[in-house]
Amino acid sequence: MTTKNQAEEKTNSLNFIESIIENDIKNNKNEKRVHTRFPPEPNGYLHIGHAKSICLNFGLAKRFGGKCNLRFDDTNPTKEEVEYVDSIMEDVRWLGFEWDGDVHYASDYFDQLYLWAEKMILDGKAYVDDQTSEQIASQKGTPTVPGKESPFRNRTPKENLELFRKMRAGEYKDGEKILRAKIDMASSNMHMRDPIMYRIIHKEHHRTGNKWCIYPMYDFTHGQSDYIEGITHSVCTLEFEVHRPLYNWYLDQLIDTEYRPQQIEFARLNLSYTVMSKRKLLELVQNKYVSGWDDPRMPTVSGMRRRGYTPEAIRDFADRIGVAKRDNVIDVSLLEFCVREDLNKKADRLMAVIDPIKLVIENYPEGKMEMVSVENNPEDESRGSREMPFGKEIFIERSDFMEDAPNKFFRLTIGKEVRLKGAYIIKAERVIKDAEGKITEIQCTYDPESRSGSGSEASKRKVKATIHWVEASQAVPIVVRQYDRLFNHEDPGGQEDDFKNYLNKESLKTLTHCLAEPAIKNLKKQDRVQFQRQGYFCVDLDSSNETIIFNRTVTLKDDWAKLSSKND
RNA sequence: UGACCUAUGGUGUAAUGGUAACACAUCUGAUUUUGGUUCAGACGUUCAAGGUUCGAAUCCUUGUAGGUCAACCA
Repeated sequence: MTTKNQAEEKTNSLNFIESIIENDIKNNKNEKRVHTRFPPEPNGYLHIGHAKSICLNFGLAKRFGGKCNLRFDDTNPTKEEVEYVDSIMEDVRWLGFEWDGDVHYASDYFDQLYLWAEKMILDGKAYVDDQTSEQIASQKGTPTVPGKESPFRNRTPKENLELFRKMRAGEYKDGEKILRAKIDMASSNMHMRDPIMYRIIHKEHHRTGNKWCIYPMYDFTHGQSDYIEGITHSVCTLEFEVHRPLYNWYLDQLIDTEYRPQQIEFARLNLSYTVMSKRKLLELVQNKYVSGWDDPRMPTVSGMRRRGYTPEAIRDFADRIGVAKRDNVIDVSLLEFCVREDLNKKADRLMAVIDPIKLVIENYPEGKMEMVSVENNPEDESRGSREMPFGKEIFIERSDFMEDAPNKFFRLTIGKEVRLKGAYIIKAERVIKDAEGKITEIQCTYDPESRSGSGSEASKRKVKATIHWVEASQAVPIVVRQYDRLFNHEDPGGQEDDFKNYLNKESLKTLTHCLAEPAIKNLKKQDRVQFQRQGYFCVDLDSSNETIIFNRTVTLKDDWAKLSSKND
């Protein structure tokens, strides 16, 4: 019912970009074509904000029966690397999208772009400027004060062409000359004050090698690249809004077809308790605050993948947050909700004790061992069940026992009963402590008639709680990495002081004395499971045959934790 | 003291001149061999002031608040 309504709502209510496209189709714009593109610069790893953009662009194409390109915006060889190209392609595919045709590169269009630059020179729309970047900046004015024209602004087309060709031929050093568009130094839009089209960079490019020593700027590249690829709707984030007049201006100078790509801007994603800027993420990596771009605490696609998030959950998240033009901060709990919802259906249950305490069942026969049957996923019967060994000595979670328990504590305490999931009902009789008073062992009795699924009266008895456990002799040691939010401030990047001051020092706890049931050995790297009553975990890449390492993807919702922390 | 953009519950997003709704979060309760899941319910919203209109979140005016723009970055 709910899902049906949601599905209906989805088809009926459009976001503002979908409305524009629907309207364009109605008006036969571009022969009703819809062609989008995802245009990352290969200078860093993709993060959840890019995932929003990817879902948007590929989603738009899918919804309107169009196409979506992947295009690398690689116009600056000083920042870009193949490593990033590869990781971006992997991430896009992992998220579940396939681009139309081959991968595109802005650098594929360098020849055409160069020709267009010469055309603009010939048309008197562009000129070579000999000034330093400082001089040019000083003439630029401010948003409220108009700029001054360059002394080189009125060179003849012939002279400009000659100089530009020399720039290309490598006759000048970096920064010695640049090519500028001749627009309006008094424009209220700073981007229209004779923007730079080409600069000299003597650096090998990851695709074009040493063919070029001049490289086009973003503004002189993006719209034309869209045009060349037949893009109809060029979706980007809000900070490019002021670039739109320039985007259109270049196209006006260079083409006169009816077809024209249209730039549309939307608000980028902000997530609470993390940072999203490439610069800040890079800083975390370079200064080793995290283990790398794919550290499970990072909001990067590779980090989330390693953490155990699913592409389905991320796509669902992107759907739920919507698309609009106002600044937003999405509560990270929505992302966590999407992950739990997906994993609840998919992840098999397993028992693992993170902080074990020994429990001995006094009246259980010495040396006896039996197998009990446990369902793999109560949400999905088809996942079947498995056998778990049970015996006289087991381990349970230290937090599942309390000597002086408050009323609201439903778990094990002296004189009270709990059920061991899939096995028997036990009653705590006494504890053994060490010299410091720390409990080292809990001694219990069990009700032999209460075995799960035996059908006996005793097996149907209601007890306050059911807890997880592992049999001592066959327990498998595992390592668990408990991840928490990387920052302890909702908006670490928006504060006056350094965002690193808000790093959560407890964002990673590595626990090395955990124990799991034998079935844990069947898991492969990256497999996702639910550790009963605790959370979702996945097998980390660092695992070996000797040591299985688990990353905590997300905890289960925990009303008891909420309750007990409130009483503190 | 410029141009452009934005303003709906705690957080997001709908409502396209006609009953302000959906999700997350929060809080109750029921169910439960996971204090999970599921189910039922509660809480709480149109930045302000004028105007147009039978009727305004929506249109107009004027404010206010927030954001973006002054890289040979994208």
